[in-house]
Amino acid sequence: MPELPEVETVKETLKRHLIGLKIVKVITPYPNIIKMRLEEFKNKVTNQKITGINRYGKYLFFELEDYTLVSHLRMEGKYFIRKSLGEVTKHEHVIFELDSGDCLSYHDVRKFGTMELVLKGEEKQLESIKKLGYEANQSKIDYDKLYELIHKSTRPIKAVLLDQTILTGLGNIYVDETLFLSKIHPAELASNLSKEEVVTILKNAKIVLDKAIKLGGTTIRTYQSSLGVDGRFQNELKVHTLAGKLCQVCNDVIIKTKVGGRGTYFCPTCQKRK
DNA sequence: ATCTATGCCTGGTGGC
DNA sequence: TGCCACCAGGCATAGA
Repeated sequence: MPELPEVETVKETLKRHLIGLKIVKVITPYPNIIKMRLEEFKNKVTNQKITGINRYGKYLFFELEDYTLVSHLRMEGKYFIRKSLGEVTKHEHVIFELDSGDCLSYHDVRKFGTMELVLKGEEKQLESIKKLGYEANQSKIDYDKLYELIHKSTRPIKAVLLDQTILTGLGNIYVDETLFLSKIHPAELASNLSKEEVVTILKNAKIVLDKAIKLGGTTIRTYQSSLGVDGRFQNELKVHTLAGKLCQVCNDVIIKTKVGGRGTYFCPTCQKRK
């Protein structure tokens, strides 16, 4: 599941291949990925040059000459670059043919991903983008403001950290890792946390994300490697996916539970509830 | 404000 | 081996 580090990696990889290329044709074997009128999407995108690629939280922005293509990979979305438009495989849903002859192909087993198009510069007016909170890896973190936001919540801290309107970029993997490093129980109510603890969590979130970006993200639950999604952070995981294994810090057994409806891994000794 | 349920989806898993 | 119910989960939306 691509979270901020995976999307960042994809962005950097795509940039190296796509900047300056023009989209000459769009093929949509499964058009439901596109969240607007299909013909309009195709007409507007065709003949547009890719001028840049940006990211905010888990969203990718393909900058075109007149529009911005907003893409979210959700659970299993991946981009591939193919050398030519050959046979379309099972999970390829949107294919952009480029003037170089290469094709940018969007692949998504679960079909949860989304694409939409807005006029250039208007992406921040999309409801989904407008409401996003601070990026969890940004260098200047307003601890006072975030503490205020987090502390007033009566939800489990894990649910708060997954809430993209408060902090954006963290998903299930990195929240589990962040809380482990912070020695905080995922089900602890956010309102029970001291300012010091919240600051620790925020600092650890950044540490985890920065390290994951450096390693090219985490590859789990993916069935094949893809462009930019073949990271090495899975070797650094301390709790996520490690139920039954021993905690590296205290040797207790890591357990899996559910918090806020999500599969959650933690160490019951290192991460005690208050 | 927050919770739960539902929908979007398919592949993997466990039970028989 | 095959069939099937069930689960994973980011996000939107609806209703409690």
